[in-house]
Amino acid sequence: MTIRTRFAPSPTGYLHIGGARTALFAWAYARRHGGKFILRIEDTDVARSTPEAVQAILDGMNWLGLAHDEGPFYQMQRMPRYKEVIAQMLAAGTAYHCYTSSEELDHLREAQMANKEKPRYDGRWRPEPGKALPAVPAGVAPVVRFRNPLDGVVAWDDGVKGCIEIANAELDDFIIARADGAPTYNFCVVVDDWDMGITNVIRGDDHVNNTPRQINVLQALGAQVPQYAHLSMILGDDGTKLSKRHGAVSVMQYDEDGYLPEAVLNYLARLGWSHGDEEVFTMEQFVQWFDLDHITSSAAQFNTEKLNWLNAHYLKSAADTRLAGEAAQRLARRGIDPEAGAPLEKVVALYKDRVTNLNELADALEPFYVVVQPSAEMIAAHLTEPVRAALKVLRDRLSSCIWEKAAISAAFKETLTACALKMPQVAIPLRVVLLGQPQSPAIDAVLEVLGRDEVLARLDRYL
RNA sequence: GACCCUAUCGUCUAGAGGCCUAGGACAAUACCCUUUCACGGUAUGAACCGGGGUUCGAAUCCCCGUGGGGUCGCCA
Repeated sequence: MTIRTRFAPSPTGYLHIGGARTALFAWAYARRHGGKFILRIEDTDVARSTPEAVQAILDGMNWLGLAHDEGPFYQMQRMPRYKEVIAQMLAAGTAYHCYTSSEELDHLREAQMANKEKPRYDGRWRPEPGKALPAVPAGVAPVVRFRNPLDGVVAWDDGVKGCIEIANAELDDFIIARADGAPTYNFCVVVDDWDMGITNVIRGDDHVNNTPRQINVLQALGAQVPQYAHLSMILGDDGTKLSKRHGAVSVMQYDEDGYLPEAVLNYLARLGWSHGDEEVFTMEQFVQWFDLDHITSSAAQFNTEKLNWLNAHYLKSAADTRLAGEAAQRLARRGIDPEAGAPLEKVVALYKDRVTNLNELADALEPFYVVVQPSAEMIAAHLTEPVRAALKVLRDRLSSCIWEKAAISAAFKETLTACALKMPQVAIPLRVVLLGQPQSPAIDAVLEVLGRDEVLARLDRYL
């Protein structure tokens, strides 16, 4: 049997980090076993689903490189099928009409809560042999409820959490079709997983309580029950639940913030899953190693610092050309065109092992392509008379030396000897003049990359 | 409140009864490297939630407590 997994987000918002990890694990499981990964959009909540959200999810998946083999399937396009199954269940007696209004249900819930009971439907419209049902009220459109078994337990061997057992007595007859005939989530999922031949349902922890209901429906339908695996949630950096207000940002925000997709993927893979001491690995390795046995069953706290470290790591090993392309885009957004200045790839090479993200890289690159304006205080503090004199000597030598690192370095050393100064005494003021800041990579490398004309021009502004 | 899940350094985790004086990584601290700042290297500190069992032996198994989380919709 080939493994078939699915990722089934509802398009009520962007793809956030928790959803991305769920998708990653479901994707990896299918890849690991040579199976298929299916994308399904659960858009039956018409009021909250938007096409923008669908696009945002697709964009997120695409950025991460989590390609699906089938779909995307849209539940709204499967309405006839759901209605067909509901009709079958009604005919078979595994579902029934219920005329209780929302208001009545609210009252029932309140009363149960006040009584410290678990709020649940009381089965008043559930047909039983020899039971007299209430009179059908006029003008009320009924909902359809699933006739859940009364006794026994529903048990499954969860891929992450192990054996879970829930008594049917805890479950009530949930609604599978609304008064307007629209099917509900717990029902659509079941029909879809069945029709799409899903063998392994890998989803968030918050669905554990839906699982017994879904299993019961599957069984009522005579369908094969898939294997379930429930991933525990991801907490925010501060250990509290992720919310729109903090942490639950779109994966595209990570792109915006200068993270590389492979860093995010590697980080996510390692959050809640492990392969011994492995920390840094490719997606190929991940797919090869991935298994349910090594998924942690408790919630994990997101740690931005570790993500930053991974991102810095991937930045260091990324190709200069790729990084130059990324940086150019970010510079362009700031209205900076690196075309006419120092060769971008060379500058990138100087900085890529010194930054944690692409925005920092762009920050570092910027002074190479704009007129830098160190503050008057900075100039006053660094450009003392002896330094100024030394820079003049240096300027003379630089104007005539061969323009490559070794020669530039030699010119520097000669200047130091001539002026009886130490390296930092000249290099730091020079950095301020050239780049507007006292720190930079090795000064000879910076000079080489910046180019003789530019170096002399920048120097002349202050000498 | 009921039901379900869960608990190892600050954080992510290794750990499937003896290999554990509990390992790795991020972060922290110190030192080294150095042409500044980084990078890098080396080193240090840092944890088995509590209580009972089971066993010759428990971080690992069981029970209770406590903490954390999830769910109880004509949302998904």
